[in-house]
Amino acid sequence: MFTFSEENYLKAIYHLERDFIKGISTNAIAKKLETKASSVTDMVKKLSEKKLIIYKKYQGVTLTDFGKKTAANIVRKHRLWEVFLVEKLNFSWDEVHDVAEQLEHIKSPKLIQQLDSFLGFPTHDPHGDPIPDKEGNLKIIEKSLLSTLLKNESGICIGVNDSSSEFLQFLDKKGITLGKLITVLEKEDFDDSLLIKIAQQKFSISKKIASNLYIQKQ
Amino acid sequence: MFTFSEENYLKAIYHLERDFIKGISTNAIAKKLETKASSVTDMVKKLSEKKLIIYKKYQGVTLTDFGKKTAANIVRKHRLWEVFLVEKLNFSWDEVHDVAEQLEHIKSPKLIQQLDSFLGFPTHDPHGDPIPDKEGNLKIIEKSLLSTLLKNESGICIGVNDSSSEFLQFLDKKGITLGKLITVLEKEDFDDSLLIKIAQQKFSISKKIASNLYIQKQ
DNA sequence: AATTATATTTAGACAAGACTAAAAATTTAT
DNA sequence: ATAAATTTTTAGTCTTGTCTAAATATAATT
Ligand SMILES: [Mn+2]
Ligand SMILES: [Mn+2]
Ligand SMILES: [Mn+2]
Ligand SMILES: [Mn+2]
Repeated sequence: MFTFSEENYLKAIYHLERDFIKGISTNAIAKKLETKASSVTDMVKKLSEKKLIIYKKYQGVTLTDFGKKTAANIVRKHRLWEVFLVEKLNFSWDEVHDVAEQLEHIKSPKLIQQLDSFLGFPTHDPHGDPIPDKEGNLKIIEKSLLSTLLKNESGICIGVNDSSSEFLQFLDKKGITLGKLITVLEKEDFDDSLLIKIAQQKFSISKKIASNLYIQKQ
Repeated sequence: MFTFSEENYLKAIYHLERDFIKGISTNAIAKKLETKASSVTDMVKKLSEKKLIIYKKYQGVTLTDFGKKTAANIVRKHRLWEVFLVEKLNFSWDEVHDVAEQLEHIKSPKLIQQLDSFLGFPTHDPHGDPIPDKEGNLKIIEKSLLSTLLKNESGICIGVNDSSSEFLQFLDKKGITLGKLITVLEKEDFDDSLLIKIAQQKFSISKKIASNLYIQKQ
């Protein structure tokens, strides 16, 4: 078993590898965890000794298969707990992340197995992110940023790129929730804003919003 | 907010105060937490500075009102989680304690409030122990050890004194569960064993068993 | 009341995880 | 190819929580 801190580093590296392939830099990890590079160097040595990552000085780190599986399991727990909080305890999707950051460290295989079953074996969390299975595999769904859609294209809203409270609350206010159909009516060349239609409503959204929403094209 | 370790010390003192009134000794705490007396002395100074306990050298410690409320809240969380695990996730009553020891440290008032509501505002945990309310108060139920019942007296089984897995599994095996009516048919002077009747079954149990079962006399 | 035994505290050390400041390696720019 | 800028590592310190061994206080015996 690993400490909370070790688990948080693993998870950070796991997420960074999804975004930028291999050789995650010390600074990237430090930035993600809001800590100092020197602290990262220390921890990275520890994780390396435990065979969770490959680390060579000045070369960045890469998760081993063992590390990847361990990290995926933490992400699995995080996302299952997020589903629980929304589905069973009436949390809104912008309130769950911080609590899940704590719950993801609870050690009990039976707990997660039973929670998974209790929730009906969900495949995605409240933000549309896939939940890794017991082996750590996750099925990747074809998705596009709303900002890449062309005029008159449409698709289902299936996830968010930014899951900060502010952004999620903004989406709530606009009535943009997962599962809804969005159609691009106009693209404005000047500022890349979009005029969209969603559930009979028409309004325009900025490029920044559009590049934080994932769409499954129809 | 307090660290896991601080919370564990608080909880230990809280439980010890239920058993032996005031002035909890360093050694008693050390024994309960399976740690060394010198570690207790260190922590006790910290808790005292934080106004959670009253501590005078060589005099033992006593919870302040603040400390009592804080400790009761941890116990509240522990017991609510135990109910959740048994009622919703199909854990048996001998499997929940260790997981609850972890879950009790999750910090989120909303989580506990919603969990309480989700569970239907339970008043007792799976072992028959009362769940403190938000203010830390718990209603004490009149209860007697089965070993104190006289011949031909009977009552409802409402709790356990020892909640180790071994004991709980033994009770399961014998069909002794909370809510069942138990009648004392015979008391054996020689070894203080009891012949009891429970749900049409008659069998004898040792003094040790009888002094770890709480009964509500009828 | 003095002695012995027990309980408690102090002193000093250690591991984990973090930080600052300085040194070394690597990358970028000239 | 050198110099400058950036990244990464090292060295040393700090806090939390633990431990052992030694010192001191309290309690129990004779
Ligand atoms: Mn999250
Ligand atoms: Mn999520
Ligand atoms: Mn328990
Ligand atoms: Mn219990």
